[in-house]
Amino acid sequence: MSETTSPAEAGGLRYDFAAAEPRWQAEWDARDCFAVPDVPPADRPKYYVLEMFPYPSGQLHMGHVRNYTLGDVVARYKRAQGHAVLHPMGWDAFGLPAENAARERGSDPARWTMDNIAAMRGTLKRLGLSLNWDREIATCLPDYYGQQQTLFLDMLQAGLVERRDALVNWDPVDQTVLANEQVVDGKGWRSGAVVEKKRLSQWFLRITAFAPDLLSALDGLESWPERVRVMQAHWIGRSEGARVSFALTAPAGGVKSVEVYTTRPDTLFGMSFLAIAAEHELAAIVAATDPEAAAFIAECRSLGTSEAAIESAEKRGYDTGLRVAHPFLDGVSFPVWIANFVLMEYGTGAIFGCPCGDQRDLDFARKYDLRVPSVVSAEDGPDPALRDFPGDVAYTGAGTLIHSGFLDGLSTDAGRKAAIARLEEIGAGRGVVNWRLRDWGISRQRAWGCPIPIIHCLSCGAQPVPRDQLPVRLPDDLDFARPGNALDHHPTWKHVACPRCGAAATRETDTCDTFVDSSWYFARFTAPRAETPTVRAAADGWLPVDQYIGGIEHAILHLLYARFFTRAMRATGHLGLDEPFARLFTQGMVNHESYRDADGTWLYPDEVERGGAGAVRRDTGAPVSVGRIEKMSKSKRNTVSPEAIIDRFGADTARWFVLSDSPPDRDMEWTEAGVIGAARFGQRVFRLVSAVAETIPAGPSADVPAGTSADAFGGAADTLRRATHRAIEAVTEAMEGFAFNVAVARLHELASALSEAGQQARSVELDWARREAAERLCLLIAPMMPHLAETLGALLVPGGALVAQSSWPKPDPALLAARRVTIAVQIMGKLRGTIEALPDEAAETVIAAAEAEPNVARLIEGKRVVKRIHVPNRIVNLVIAG
RNA sequence: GCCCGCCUGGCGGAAUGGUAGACGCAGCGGACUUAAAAUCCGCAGCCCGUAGGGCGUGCCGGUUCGAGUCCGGCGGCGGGCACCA
Repeated sequence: MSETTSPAEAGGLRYDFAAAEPRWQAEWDARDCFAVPDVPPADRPKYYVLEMFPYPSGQLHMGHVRNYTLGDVVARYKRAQGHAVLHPMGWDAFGLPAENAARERGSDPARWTMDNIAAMRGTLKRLGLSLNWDREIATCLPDYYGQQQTLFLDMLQAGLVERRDALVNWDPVDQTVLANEQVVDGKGWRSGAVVEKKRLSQWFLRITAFAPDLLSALDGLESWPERVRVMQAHWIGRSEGARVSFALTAPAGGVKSVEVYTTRPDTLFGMSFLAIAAEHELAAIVAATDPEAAAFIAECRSLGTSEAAIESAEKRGYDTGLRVAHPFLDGVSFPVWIANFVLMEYGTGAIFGCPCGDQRDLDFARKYDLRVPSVVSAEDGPDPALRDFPGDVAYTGAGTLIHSGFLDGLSTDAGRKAAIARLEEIGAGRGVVNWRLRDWGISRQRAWGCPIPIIHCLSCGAQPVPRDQLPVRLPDDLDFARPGNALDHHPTWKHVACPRCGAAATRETDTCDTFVDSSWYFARFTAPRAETPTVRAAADGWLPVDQYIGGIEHAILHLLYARFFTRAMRATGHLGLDEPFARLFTQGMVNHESYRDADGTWLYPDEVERGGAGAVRRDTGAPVSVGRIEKMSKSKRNTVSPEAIIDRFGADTARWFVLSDSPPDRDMEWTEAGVIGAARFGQRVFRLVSAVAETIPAGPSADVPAGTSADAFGGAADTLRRATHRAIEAVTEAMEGFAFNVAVARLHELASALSEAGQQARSVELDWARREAAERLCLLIAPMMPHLAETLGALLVPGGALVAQSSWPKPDPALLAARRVTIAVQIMGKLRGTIEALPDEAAETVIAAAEAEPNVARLIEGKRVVKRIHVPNRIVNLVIAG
């Protein structure tokens, strides 16, 4: 022993994670532990676990660590349970950041992306995730997006793709279309230019064709979080109502009537006006001869669609002077307004205003002093005697119809049906179902995306690229120095011959929304190198994804698009099922305290020394104010780098910590103390198990030695065995329930039990029990701390099987019950004492013992016990009279 | 405004209608050490106290022998959606 032996080493072995972790990762690789064939093996049940694949920003963050650790625990657990586990990883690799980087520092987007992927792949590998790396895909590679182009053409052929004009947010400086969330206060988020509404020809995927099914199938997704299903249902937004045609009293520009959509045909007698959207065709007709109307329409358009604009915009309108006849009232007509709160995109772009039953209509009517007939009477509604509705709060509830002609006296529900029946009878309207969901516009004026495989010919129109010319590859010499779409102004790329007539034509230069890329990657993973989008045997074998894990932020769009794609791929023969994700788990965020300097500068956690009471700067000792605990973000600098944590503590510690304490679906707080606690536990397990490996020779493992029954053990050995088997049961149950924080707690308990047993006098039985406990502990922690588990497994049974290839332990039922049980004794439901009993002891015996318990006996002395409740092994409750 | 979720010690949290607070973090006490670190052991909801008792899972009420758990109402916090007719 040298004199430089560290105190830690002198005090016992110390687990060297930095050496062990890469070694086991290499070993798993060498033995191909996590590979599975394209078609799942028939001898085992399949299990497909998938985490949402990351965007290759360049750095893995703690949210990823949490997400992928959760998935890996499931993957390793299911593998140990005997499943063939598909657990792949890939990259959502198209998107704007690569173009921005190209603009800002002249990098090539492909190069930038692939470098980022390499860096992040490195971190993922350091985490020891049990991934099928040979199935890795990146959506920016032609292997992937070429197959996506095939899907696009198949959908086009199947009538699921359409080209049509649509209004988009146009940034005149960047010369690009912006998504709604990229428009801030009516201005482009990058350029700051005022965003214009522009009509462009766009490609649409007909998601609305599946709207009824996407809605009704939500009911079958029982293993999805309720709130995700609710959000999707609302997004799809089915409503029942009527289309009603209002005849103009005098035709305008050839238009004779205006059609509206309403969910309240029962309130037709409460009509006060008709309002159309600024983009409505009738508005354009009016504007042609009325400059004031034209000015109003222009004003509406300039308001934009940003949320801020909508929120602050008050209801405004312009009276066109036109009038429409009421369908039920002869000779009665109402004015036609252009109103800024009527949306062209929903329904028919026109409404009939019934101010008493709709807050927006009421606001509008009050502003312009229009009549407000009262047509619904209810207990909490307005006075039924009034013909004009009072106040500024509309009554939107159910009730009885009044002042409504043939509908008088009907309930609002019955009135709806009666009104529709009459409308249909007189040919003025019909009952319809309307949807809030709109078709999915996928065209993006960006170069770094999947090219849409279309060629535009002046004489033949939009032509699909012939299949044998796929993939339509992106050029590798894109120039991002100019604003606008680099694909569009590439010197040669778009110039091709029309596949039909051979004349000079141009390629579609729009690329797909990146949500398209992530809508089918889960299917591609089942046969990632195939020359077709999917291989049915592989897809049919592995799908659906048994467990999908990711952030709640994708509750609507990504998950809805993936559900749509699955149906569209079924319709085109690429898949054989409707629902891609059998179970969905949405994990919480990783939060951290934020810190600010005296002058308000945000500080990184590394720069701060955290004391009990407050915090100071590490370098200067100056006080630091501790801010809110919030989501890790670069701007607040409250981030912790996974690489740095793995360097300091190892992957197992990082994994263990993100699983401890907080349930996976809730937000967790990352703390230094928490990581250190996790590291300490790893070391503790290492000490405990290596002590067993050193002092107790290998031998018994799976079964109790011949001729020995569970009852052969007594004293400390029995206590430990029962603790071991109860832990197996409890950890298994926690794993099944996604309660990894509870699994962690049960493993702490098992470690404590093993530690306690190590302090008892040795015996053959106790040695045996300790070895059993150590071996089981090693298997039980393996999904969470796989490297440590392998290290311990090798110590316990040198030359034995890899823990990654070992089976999940099963508890011995005979050892699940305690030797003695503690039974609570209550009087009138209040705890008054406890007694010890044998498990499942007869009720009379237990009750007698309960009544004999000194404190209980004292309290029931002289009282009459009228009822005795006995819950076996748990409780006795005595009900006394008086 | 509408919809959804949550509310338990100093903190994260645990608990098939059956001893509320498992397990961990922080804290306190002790052992080991010249000392510290590491490690190990113990204490710990609040209040009064010797025994023992009272109060406690946001608040009010109900069902039950028994409620954190089930039901009704109220409050607070968080999230989603939002001129969707």
